[in-house]
Amino acid sequence: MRRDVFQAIADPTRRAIISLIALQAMTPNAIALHFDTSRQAISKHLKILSECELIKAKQEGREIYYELEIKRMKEIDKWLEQFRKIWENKFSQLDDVLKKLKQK
Amino acid sequence: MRRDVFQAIADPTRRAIISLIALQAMTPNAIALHFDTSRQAISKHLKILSECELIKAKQEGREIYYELEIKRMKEIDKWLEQFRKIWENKFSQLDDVLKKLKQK
DNA sequence: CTCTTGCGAAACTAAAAGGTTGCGCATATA
DNA sequence: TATATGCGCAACCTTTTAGTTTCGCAAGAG
Repeated sequence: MRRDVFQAIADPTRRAIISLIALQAMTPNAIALHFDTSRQAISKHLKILSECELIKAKQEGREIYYELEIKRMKEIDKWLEQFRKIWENKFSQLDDVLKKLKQK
Repeated sequence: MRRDVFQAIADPTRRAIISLIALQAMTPNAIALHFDTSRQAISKHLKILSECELIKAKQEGREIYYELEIKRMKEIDKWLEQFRKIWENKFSQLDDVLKKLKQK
């Protein structure tokens, strides 16, 4: 079963969950209230996110709080790095063009 | 059919295609040579990437060159922005801790 | 102890993903 | 003109995904 960060963030619900718990850790029930699906469906998403280590569970009595593991998000950032170089380069080329236009 | 940038980069083959043509525009056949699948399978990936406007086709005779549309990659970067704030913040908090430790 | 609540796990279903083969068409080459 | 090449598209198959319903268990509340 393929299970990586990119596949994890492919689903819009999972992206929303990530954004939601980025602010504060939440229980599955609390998270599910924000969506139009069942608590079990959310639990499945949480399981996938856990397997990718994008989130971490913290048991508190019978409640389980899930919080974001920010470090995994950096993997995406790392992959983007190669393209950031390209678009920054294109911008600097555009800057050059604009500078030359102003000089005329 | 769901079709957005995040779903597009979920597949490892598509990520590899993106990295490949980031350097220079390539034809489907040339791209397929880099992978262990058929030309048609690559064409399917190219179609998905096109629909997400992550790549752009340029016809040249009977050959079609696909090139990266770097601007769409920025959407991912934009989404990451919210988390970048968090991890930079955590780093700065860590910095504070380290500074205080040094002061002792 | 009994009932409620919060949760994960299993079994099932519909839809989507990712691959294959086969086809037709346009362009290049002999 | 005949043949080879580059490509997209459609049909088909298999596996994965995302959801549902049902269940069982552990932790609080009465």
